Amino acid sequence: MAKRPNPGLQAIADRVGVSKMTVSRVLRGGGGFSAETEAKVREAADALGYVPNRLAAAFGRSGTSTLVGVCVPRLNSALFGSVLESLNATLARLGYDTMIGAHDHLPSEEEAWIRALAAWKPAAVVLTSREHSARTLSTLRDMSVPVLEMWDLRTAPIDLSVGFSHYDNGWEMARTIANAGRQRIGYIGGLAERQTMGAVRLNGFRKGLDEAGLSVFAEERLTDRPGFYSGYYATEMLLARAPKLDAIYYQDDEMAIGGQAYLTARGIRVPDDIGIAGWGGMEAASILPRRLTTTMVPTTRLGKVAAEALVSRLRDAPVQDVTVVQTRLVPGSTI
Amino acid sequence: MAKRPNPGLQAIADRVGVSKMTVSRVLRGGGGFSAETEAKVREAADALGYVPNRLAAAFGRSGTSTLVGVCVPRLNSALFGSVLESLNATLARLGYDTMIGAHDHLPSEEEAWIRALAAWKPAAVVLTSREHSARTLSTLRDMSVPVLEMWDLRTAPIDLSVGFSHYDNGWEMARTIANAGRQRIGYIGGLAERQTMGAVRLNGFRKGLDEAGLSVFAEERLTDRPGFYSGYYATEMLLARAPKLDAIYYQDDEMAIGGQAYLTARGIRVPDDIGIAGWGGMEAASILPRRLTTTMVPTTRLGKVAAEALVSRLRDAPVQDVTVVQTRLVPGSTI
DNA sequence: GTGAAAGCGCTAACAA
DNA sequence: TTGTTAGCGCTTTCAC
Repeated sequence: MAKRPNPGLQAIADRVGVSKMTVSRVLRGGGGFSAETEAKVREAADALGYVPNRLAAAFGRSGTSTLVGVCVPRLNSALFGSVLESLNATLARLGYDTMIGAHDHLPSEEEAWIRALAAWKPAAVVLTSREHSARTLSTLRDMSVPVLEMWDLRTAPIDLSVGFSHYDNGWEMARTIANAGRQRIGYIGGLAERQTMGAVRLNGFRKGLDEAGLSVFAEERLTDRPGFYSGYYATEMLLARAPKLDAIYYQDDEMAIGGQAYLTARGIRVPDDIGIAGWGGMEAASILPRRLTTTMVPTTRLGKVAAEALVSRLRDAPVQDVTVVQTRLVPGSTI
Repeated sequence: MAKRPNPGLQAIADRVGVSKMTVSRVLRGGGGFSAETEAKVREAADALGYVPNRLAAAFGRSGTSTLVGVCVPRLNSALFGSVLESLNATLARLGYDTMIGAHDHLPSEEEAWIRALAAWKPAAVVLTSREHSARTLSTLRDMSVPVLEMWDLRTAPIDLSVGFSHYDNGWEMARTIANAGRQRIGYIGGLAERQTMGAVRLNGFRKGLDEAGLSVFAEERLTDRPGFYSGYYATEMLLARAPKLDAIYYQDDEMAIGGQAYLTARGIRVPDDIGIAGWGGMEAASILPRRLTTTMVPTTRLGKVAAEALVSRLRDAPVQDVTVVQTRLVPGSTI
């Protein structure tokens, strides 16, 4: 078959005997052509192995781009991985392509990424960070495309927001732990020097304890990343300083699982001697001897809802500016 | 400040009093301009807040694109997440942008993704699948850009290959388990109906056992995905059928950790009553009571090496077609 | 229902 | 060292 490597609209037009404008209309499915023409064009496109050139389309007149930029803290995170998986799958199903970035909880990284992204004139942007730099905001303004802030809920989003309140998550867990009669309560978290949502949950947690007449008795905030092993040794360090703790709230389930492993190794019983609670509802917790007290985060739904909201906005369909995706505190039996 | 939202080369050229061609040359840093001109152009670009239009650049003449397409099995995988994190970070540092896709071990998904990608005329493509469909291969040919196959090592890659031999990983673990004197050896894996690398490791494993005069005594190959909990219940199911097993090789560490949890819950001692081995070298294993016998996969290095190899190829620098990234069998103490 | 013409911002090729 | 010209493939606008 003597086909050129990259047949364009013109190639199809020539074959069918119409103008490339007609071919363009058919292929985008707007209307304004006869059924007969459509059939012939589609057949020719198939036969020629036509691949649309999105570069040209997006370049010519912006607004026709199907490119969405998504920036998450890290690409190797259990929770964000799920969100991204679902977000990307949904966007792909709806005809959009995803360009990614990672900011590692550093506003400066997000800023650098978004400037690189802007060069591609994307149709929309999805962000997950706690704070944006002034320059990030100004670049976003200049881009003038839909922006979706995900993960933490914004009451006054740049444009759209899908998520839940991390503050409330922390508050709610504080009440649960306090109601269980725990008195000397510790906190363990990681990445203390970055702008993480864990810190927001801690604020809510403090507030919740405060309302119950309690406070965080001791805390271990590592500069290391949250993870299984950091949960393990942070528990060791915290208990060395504050042996009489009767509960620990962890930044996430991985840390809590690591903590559980330490406690088990030391013969400290959960929840008899000490209660533990995590956050995230991660799969790893499914194998603990007792069901972990934690907050389930519906990562898959979050990604899907975010993608759908964004696409609705792109198609000028009605959308809520702020969409809450409910988390659920699972009582478990470790508190 | 009365600046247009999107100043182009012409805006800079006007401000400096040169032609936009000169501006283009300066900004791409090739050479062919005076130091004085360069300074003025850079200053003007800064002042105007110039954002290059990569769409236009890539569109005009392909070959100037900085877009790299990367397709992994899933975006929410501990191992691939790390690879992607490192790959993306390295590409970003070298000035490339990443468009992602997920194929979920389905050649048809990879095919659909690559056709969508082709529309963006990327500079290069990174693949991680075990098999490509005929149409995927033909699309790749038409794209005529560098292709890097990652994860599993290809002896005859389409273009470049970076990775290690999953087959050898399985073989090596078989020898280790056999040498430890284990006789009745089981295997547990997931996603049995998909084209995963786990199946390749199993083939190597069988071969290794065979060479030691052994074979897989019993196996549990789930249709479910590998994970902590599937490892837990697969172990239960397998031992119900074959109670006398004295070792189990798991598709990955998460399954092995789940298995360990089941064994602990049943009072079955590791490695006294039964030995276990995993694969991947995942962080979660760090909290097990004994160091897990497993194969460490250097995910971060893999991503970095892959990105660098690809960029070398893009810059017409010399590169090896096939680069081995060594895995390491960690004996541990669970076998 | 269909076509012709203009132009998006950039870069390769060639000219000065 | 710098400038001019042409054109990438598509979509919008306007005409028929």
